[in-house]
Amino acid sequence: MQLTTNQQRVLATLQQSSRPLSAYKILERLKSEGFKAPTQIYRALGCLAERGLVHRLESLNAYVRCAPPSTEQGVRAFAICDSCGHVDEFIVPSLNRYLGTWMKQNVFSLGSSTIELHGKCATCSKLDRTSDS
Amino acid sequence: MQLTTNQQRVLATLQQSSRPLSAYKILERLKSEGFKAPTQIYRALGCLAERGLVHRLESLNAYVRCAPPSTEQGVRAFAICDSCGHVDEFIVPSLNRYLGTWMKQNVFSLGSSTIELHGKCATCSKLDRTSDS
DNA sequence: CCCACAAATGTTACGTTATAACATGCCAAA
DNA sequence: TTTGGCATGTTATAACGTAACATTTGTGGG
Ligand SMILES: [Zn+2]
Ligand SMILES: [Zn+2]
Ligand SMILES: [Zn+2]
Ligand SMILES: [Zn+2]
Repeated sequence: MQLTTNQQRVLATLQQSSRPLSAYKILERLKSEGFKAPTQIYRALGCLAERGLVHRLESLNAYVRCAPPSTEQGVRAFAICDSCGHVDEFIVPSLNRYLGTWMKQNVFSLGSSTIELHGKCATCSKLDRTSDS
Repeated sequence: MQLTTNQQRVLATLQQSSRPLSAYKILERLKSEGFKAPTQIYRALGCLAERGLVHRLESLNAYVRCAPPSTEQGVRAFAICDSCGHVDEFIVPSLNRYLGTWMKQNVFSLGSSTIELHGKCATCSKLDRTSDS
């Protein structure tokens, strides 16, 4: 199925942003295009998330455009820079294996997983070091 | 430092619960003991979390009593049963090893991490199978 | 004992995030 | 053209979280 106009606009807004946006931030940016209520944003985000085009970052209550979905199999993870907001989405193949071991020992049938790493990206770490005394 | 009365009551409430509780759920249960406003709960939760006695589950906006802190070193993870709410806290010994490829290619100085797995616990999986047609 | 100070607690108000419920408009099949 | 679906719009409210300031409590020095 094609994306609706609203979904396209929400997706474009996320695409253009260098950092995750909360639903209300997206709303602000789309007020000028006629959006008025959070429902409209949440509805679009819901559909986009179902299709894997955006992800919700639980630890930020915010949303990001999916990085070009790789063909790799594994668990999705996000590395989030707390300084600049940059998010790096990647797949952890072997974590799957490790968690697999844990799940066998503990009988747990896995649905979805949330893996969000907070820290500093390379750029921000460098800035820190150069501004050190 | 000793826990204050409020902290003890919040901790006890979490301890007695078989599933994670939101701050407002805790408040409800403690209304009878004189608690009136969310601030009181959040303050207690803040202190308890600093000491590692409770954890916040980002994907649920809820809090759990820390499982007896093991001596193991590593990153904390949670397996959450979406049916019964049971939470199993465990340690991923060396996350770095599993993030291997990504870590090598990406400089990222890790601060805190959120790992929350959703699915079904052993008990609930069994129930499913016995109630199958 | 009494004051001064700090820490904990109480109270009110507000900000942010998310959903429920119902109304309206749009398009395509019968 | 009617009708049924689904996307959209609109209003209201629920759920989660914090800021700011008042009050109490407990402790050590005078
Ligand atoms: Zn993705
Ligand atoms: Zn950065
Ligand atoms: Zn713990
Ligand atoms: Zn269960």
